[in-house]
Parts: sequence; C-alpha cells; structure tokens
Amino acid sequence: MDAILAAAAQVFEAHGYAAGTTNRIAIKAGVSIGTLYQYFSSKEAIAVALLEQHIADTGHRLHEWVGHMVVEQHSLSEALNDYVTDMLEMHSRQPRLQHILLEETPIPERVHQALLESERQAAKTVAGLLRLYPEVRQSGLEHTCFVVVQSVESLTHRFAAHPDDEFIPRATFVNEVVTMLLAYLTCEARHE
Amino acid sequence: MDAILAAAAQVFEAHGYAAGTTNRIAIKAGVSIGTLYQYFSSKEAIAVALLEQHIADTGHRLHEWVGHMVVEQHSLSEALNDYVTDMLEMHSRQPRLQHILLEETPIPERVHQALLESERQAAKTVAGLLRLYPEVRQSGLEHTCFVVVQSVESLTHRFAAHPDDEFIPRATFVNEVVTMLLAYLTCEARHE
Amino acid sequence: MDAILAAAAQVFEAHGYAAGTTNRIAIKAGVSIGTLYQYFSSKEAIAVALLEQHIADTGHRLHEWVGHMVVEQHSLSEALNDYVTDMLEMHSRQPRLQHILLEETPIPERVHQALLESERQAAKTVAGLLRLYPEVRQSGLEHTCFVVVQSVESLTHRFAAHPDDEFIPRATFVNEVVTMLLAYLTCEARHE
Amino acid sequence: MDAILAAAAQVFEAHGYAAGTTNRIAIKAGVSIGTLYQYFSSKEAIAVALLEQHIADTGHRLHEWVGHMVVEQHSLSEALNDYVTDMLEMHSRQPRLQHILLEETPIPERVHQALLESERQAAKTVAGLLRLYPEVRQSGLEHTCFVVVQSVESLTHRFAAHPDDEFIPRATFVNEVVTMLLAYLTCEARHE
DNA sequence: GATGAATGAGACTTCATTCAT
DNA sequence: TATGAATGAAGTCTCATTCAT
Repeated sequence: MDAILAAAAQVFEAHGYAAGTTNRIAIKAGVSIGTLYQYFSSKEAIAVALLEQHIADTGHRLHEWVGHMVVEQHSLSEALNDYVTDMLEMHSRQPRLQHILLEETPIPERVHQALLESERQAAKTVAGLLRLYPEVRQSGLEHTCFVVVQSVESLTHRFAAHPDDEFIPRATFVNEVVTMLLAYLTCEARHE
Repeated sequence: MDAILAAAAQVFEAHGYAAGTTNRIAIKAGVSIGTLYQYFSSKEAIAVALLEQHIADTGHRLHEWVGHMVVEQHSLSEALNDYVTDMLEMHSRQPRLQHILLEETPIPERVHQALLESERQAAKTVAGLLRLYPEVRQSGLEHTCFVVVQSVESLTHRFAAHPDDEFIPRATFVNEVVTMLLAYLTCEARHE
Repeated sequence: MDAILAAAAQVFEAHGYAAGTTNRIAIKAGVSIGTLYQYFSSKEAIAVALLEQHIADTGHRLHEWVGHMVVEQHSLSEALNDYVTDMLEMHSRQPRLQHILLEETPIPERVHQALLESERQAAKTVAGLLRLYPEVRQSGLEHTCFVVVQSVESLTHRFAAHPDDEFIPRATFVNEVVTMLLAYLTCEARHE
Repeated sequence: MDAILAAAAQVFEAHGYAAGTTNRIAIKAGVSIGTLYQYFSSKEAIAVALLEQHIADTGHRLHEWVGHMVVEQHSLSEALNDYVTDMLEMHSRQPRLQHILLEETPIPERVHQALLESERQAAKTVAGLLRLYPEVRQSGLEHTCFVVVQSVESLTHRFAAHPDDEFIPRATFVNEVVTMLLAYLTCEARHE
C-alpha cells in the first residue's frame, strides 16, 4: 500500500528509524496496525521497500535530467547547476530520510548490492552525458563521474540536513559546488 | 569518566545508537550501570559529550595539520593529499560513529550551534593556510574553503562507510578527490 | 463442512492448538476464512466438533473390534494383541491430536460429560466381550475393564507420542502390554 | 528465582502454556515483568526450567521410595500400593502441568534426551528394587519395569486429570492398578 | 453463500532509569 | 561513591474475528 510507504517516509523523517514506530506509521497512514502487517512482514521490510523506491526514484530523476540536457543543449555550467539544484531540492524535502535508510536500517545484502550497482550506474549515466561536452577531460571519466555523483549526493545532503544559511546562503553554496565540479571536469589530468 | 566515553564510542560504532544500550556501555567500560549514571545523567548526555569531544578533536587535528603544513612547506597538492588521507583514515576507523552522533542523536540547540561554529572555524582555519599558497584563487576564499571542508568530510565519510573498492580503489579515490579540490582552488572565478 | 474438520485435524496435529490458526485451517481446507466462520462460530467450536467426532469414532472402532472378535473366535491373547496394535497404530497416525483436544481445549461441561460417558461405555463394551472368555476373572469385571481401556489408551498414546525405540522396540512394547493385560484379566482377585 | 518458577507452575496449570502469559506469571510471583526476564531469557526458558525441575523431582521421589521400601521390608503389594498412591497424589496436585510441559512446550533436543534418559533410569531403579522380591519374574525385568513405570505415570495422570469418581472411586482405581501390576510382575512369561 | 481485507486486543520482550544497600 | 536488582513504559508482531462486497 502506497499510503503506508508515504506515511512511513514521513514518520522516519520525523522520528528516525528506531523511534519511527510501526504504530505511528499505521496511524499516519490511516490504517490499523494489523493492516500494516498484512502488507509488510516487518518494520524492516517497510524500510527496505522505501529504500528500493528511493533507488529507483533517483535513477529516474537522473535519466530525466540527462534526457532534458541532451534535448535542450544547455551549457555544461547550466547542466551542472540544474543537477545540483535538483538534488539539493530533493534532499531538502526529506533531509533525514535517505540517511536513515542508509545508516540506521539493517539492509539485506541483496539491497546493499543493488545500492552499489545503482551508484555505478549513475556514474555511467552521467559520464554518458558529459562525454558530449568537448571541454570535459575524457581520460578516466568514469571514476571522475563517480566522484562527481558522490560529491553532489553527499554535499547536498549535508547542506540540506544542517544548512548554515547565515554563513553561506543556499544560492552561493550551489554556485560554489558547481564551480568546483566545473573545475574538476575541465582541468588537466594530474599525475601522482 | 573517559573510560565510559571510550566504551560508548565503541558500542555506538558497533551497534548504532538505538541498540547501543547503556548496559552494554557500562559493561564495556568496566563499571556498573549505577556508576555510569552518576557521571552522565542520561544516554543522550553520553552521546552529546561524545559529539562535543569529536568536535574538539576535529578542531585539534585541523590545527595540527595546518601547523605541520606551514612548517614543512609542502606543496598544495601534498597538503591536500595529506588532509584527505588523514580524514579518510579517521572515518575508516569509526565509519558510523560520527553520523550516529550527527543524525541519530537529538542534539540540544547549544551543541548544534557549536557544531555550526566549528565548521565555520574550520573553513577559516583552512583558508588561513591556503592563503599562503600563491596559486590559490583568493576571491571568496572562505566560502570556497567551507565547501572544501564539507567535501572532504562528507566524501571520506561516505567512502569509509560504503566503500566500493571493486569499482574504484581507495588510492584512486583519494587521488580523484585531491584533483578536484586542486582544480577548485586554483581555477578562475566563475560569474553567474 | 467435513473438509474444514479434516483440515483442522491436520493443522492441530502439525502445529498444536495455539499455533493452529484459523487462517491455516481455512487455507488447508481450501475455503476462505469467512466461509469457515459461517460453519463454525469460533476456533473452539472447531476443536469441540473434532473431539465429538473423535469420541464417536473411538466408539465405532471398539464396536467393530468386538464384533470382529466375536465372529472370529480369536483367543483372548490374540484379541488383546489386536486391540493394542490397533490403538497404537491409530495414535501413531495422529500422536498429538487427541491430547490437544483433551488437554488444550476448553471443553464445555456437556462434552466433558459425554467424554466420561463414552469411557464408561467403552468399559462396558469391553466387559461384554471379555465375559465370553472363561479364563477371564468375572468379579468386578467392569472396573477391571475400565482400567484395561484406560491403560491401552494412555500407554499407546504415550508410546506413540514419545517413542523410545532404542530402549524398547515397538513390537516388544505391544507384547509387554498384552502380557500385562492378560495377567491382569486372568489373575485371582486380590483382597486388600 | 524460585518464586517465579512456583508462580509459573500455577499459571501454566491454570491456563495452559499458550494462555499462561509472562505477565500473569510475573504478577503471581509478585515481581515486575522486567525482573522475570532478568532471571529467564524467555517464556520457553521458564517452561524448560520447570520441566527439568520436574524430572529431577520425579527421580528423587523414586529413589526415596526405593530406599524406604528396602528399609521397611514391605511386601510387593504394599510397595506397589505406595508407589501408585504417591504418583496419583502428585499428579492430583497439578494434573495438567506435566502434560503441558511435555506436549505444549517446544522442548530443546537436549531436554528431550534428558527426559528419555530419566525414564530409562526410572525403569532401572524400579527393576533394582523388584529384583529383591523372589515372587517377581526375573526374565526381561527391565522391559517389564519400563512398562510398569509408564503405566503408573500415564494412568495416574489420566485419572488425576479426568477423574470419574462416580464410576470408579479413587481407592478402587488404585487397587485395580496395583492388582494389574502385581499380576504382570508375577506371571509366567508369555511367548508369542 | 462466499470472500478476504481490515481490525485491534493482547502477546512477548527490551532497555533506560532508579534507589536501597 | 559504587553497585546492580528491580522497574514498567513502550515496542514489534500475531491472530481470532467481523463485515462490506
């Protein structure tokens, strides 16, 4: 039941995994606790379903973004700005949820593998797009894109979870991150 | 009692915040549960103390690193490599602890402010060091350094917590991050 | 519905009374839980119906055995051997069911009385048969037969439920029980 | 805590295993539910402890009886009467408990083996006593005693659980059982 | 009649915290 | 000051039963 998952997302977001009780989820979803357990075999199963949904969701967003960029022929700078802004907005909507699912939930190995795979996939997808930009350094692009994806993921999450608007406004933050990525993608390769 | 905090760090690291019971902490610390409660008024108080210790610790490490760099006159690239390696090593030793303290603990506002302040301080400290390097772009250096600090923090944590060695080995990862920071710090300013 | 009772017998046998859920019974019977409740007002009602069926069944078996013995003119020893073997085989097929019905189900008084009555009846029936054997001591035959019936019931159940084949093989066990009953039925009366 | 075991015995006796809730046990024992779980790791552990206590208890009773008989030089008939009376009295005090522990509790294999062993031991102990009586048939005495022990166990339990005083008074019942055992123990061996 | 999704009381169990010793 | 047995609120999950379709 989607209502249960939606309720669970809100409850986990608000209370964390441990304090996000199945009863609270059921109440928020407007169903009885018994009904909840007819659709999900355990609390963990709910978290896993949520995580899988999140993984799929992130994949879709990324593909949409890539498609959009290809069609619109935005500049590299615009493309990155779009990407960072989109991710920051998404994490701001539910700043805690993703990390709760990733860090507080006992994830089955299967799902853990799916998660790693989806991150590799994301790196490849982004690489596919960036290959179209001539100013982007092509050597080692997949590793570079992996770091790009990780950077965007973790920086936007961090800022969304603990914003420090007084010190650095949101727009400035996005701008800085884009600058960093741009510099990274267009610099000469460094040899250790 | 430092023994209690040390025990708590290990227990939280191993079991998470919710499953890290006060009894387990007391046993690991070699004291009775009663004694534990004579030094800390609640489980939350332990986590907060741990977080404050962590904040102070991180500050010290940063200062030491800066001092070391100033004395040794390392190149910018070497300096960044040092920094990233150090942080990655630290997060690898206790991949979960920092995020447990940051995300699973109900932090009092006072500590939250201290945390933000320490991050601003870190940005300033790093800026102080980097100002010594002529190749570093000086405009907006504090904001830039804030993003640098955040990037190192979050990327090393992420890689330590969920390494994907098959896809990208640790050394390569460090190298890529350094490359990114180097490019970021030395690039021309971008205007939106 | 006989299908429900048959399913209930299997489910109780396999899981016990408490863990023998009405849903499992319904599934095994190939009907929905709603249908089950249209034929039986409660879980307890199913157990009671099963017990009543068991009581009737046991009565029939006994009568058949008696009829058979009368016709075939078996020796007393053969007759007892038949009886014990038959009961042991029956209890081996469903070692738990009878005791579940007797001990784990809250039996209504009416059924409890029917149960006692059926055991008295059984004693009388057996007495009716044994009276035909001249070697059987006739004094106090009904009480004696009551003990005979109880012995066979409880000993065969016990052996079926917790066999100790290593210590005493099944055939030996049957033989010993028959020997005991034979001795009991043909001995001189004892006066206290 | 012995109070908990005593309370558990009463609660199981009164409600059965499934309905004998840990809360009821705790209340009856006059402790909180938390205390109960400090002494027993689970509901099953309580039942197992109770069963082990019962096994030990039965062994002691048997030994005491044997010692008593040897010293007092009672006749075989008196000895058996003592035995049956004692067991009937014991089962009458808690008619359901033993079978609840035996049939409704998920017993670990270790305890199951201990149970079988204790029954073999009982047969041997009884055989040791009966060997002293010249009128007792000596051939196959251990198997015979096994059946004797099983008979007394199961008949007294059955009568205690579902007495039918109207049909056969308790004294008469004991008398009949003793008569049966006496006949069994002193009869000529039967050959199939 | 048949269905089965929904219900919710109540079971077992955990663990932060207290307090008499 | 140190101890640790005792507490009990609160959590996850089960299952007999109902009732709208």
